[in-house]
Amino acid sequence: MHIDTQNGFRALADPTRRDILKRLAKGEHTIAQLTQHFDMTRAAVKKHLTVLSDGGLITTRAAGRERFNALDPDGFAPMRDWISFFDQFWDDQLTKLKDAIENTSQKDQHND
Amino acid sequence: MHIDTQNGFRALADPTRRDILKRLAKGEHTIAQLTQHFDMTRAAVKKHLTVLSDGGLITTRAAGRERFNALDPDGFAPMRDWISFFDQFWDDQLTKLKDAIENTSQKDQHND
DNA sequence: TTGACTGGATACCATTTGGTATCGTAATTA
DNA sequence: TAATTACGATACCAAATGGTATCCAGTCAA
Repeated sequence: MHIDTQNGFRALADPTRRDILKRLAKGEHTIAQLTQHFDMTRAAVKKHLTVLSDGGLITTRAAGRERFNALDPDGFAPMRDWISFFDQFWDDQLTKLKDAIENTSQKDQHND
Repeated sequence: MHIDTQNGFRALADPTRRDILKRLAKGEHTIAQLTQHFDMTRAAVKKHLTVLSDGGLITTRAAGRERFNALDPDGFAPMRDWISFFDQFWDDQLTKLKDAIENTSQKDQHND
């Protein structure tokens, strides 16, 4: 299972791609527009966009000779869900901590 | 910013490492125990554990000649938070869809 | 219809990555 | 003490990755 998360996690593993996603969060961008913000060629940016597309994190809309890249918010769900699985262990830690505190001091202080 | 998520996202990008995390979710494991479940050498598993440790996702406890590897649930928070930033766009999509539906049919149906 | 501007495709390169094989070291046990 | 077990470290290899340079195909404007 979770084969479908592979391309997604791979897409998120590169800082340039995460930066691209943050920029697309502000609205659609063409490759040329994105390339302005990075110290690399258009071809390199294009490769990153392909990886992001494979991960299901972006979509592309063609208009004339331009191609607008946009976020695909649904694409984040598999990774978010995968990570959320581990929240229960964080909760367990919290519970343990809470138990430890309650066992050391009987006084129940309600400060924030 | 978000330099601290780099090692974490990198750690999650490999299916073997995600599998290791799932197994550690069931409890501590030594390298030898983990290696039994994978078709690779102990050295390869060790490398994965190093990457996971760099990502802050696991901790190691030494006991005699054994070293028990365990989840570090806190380590998932940076990635979970980073991804959660994009939840707002998923909500926006829902809002747009909701608006579109309400504009096309005046009748307000309250089915679930 | 030229030209100029958008972007895709590919060949190529250096580095990183996932893996093995091998050796060394500390801890257990016969 | 000697052999075994559990692990770390390192050198090495093939493949994937991030990047460039280059060429090619549409599309728009003069």
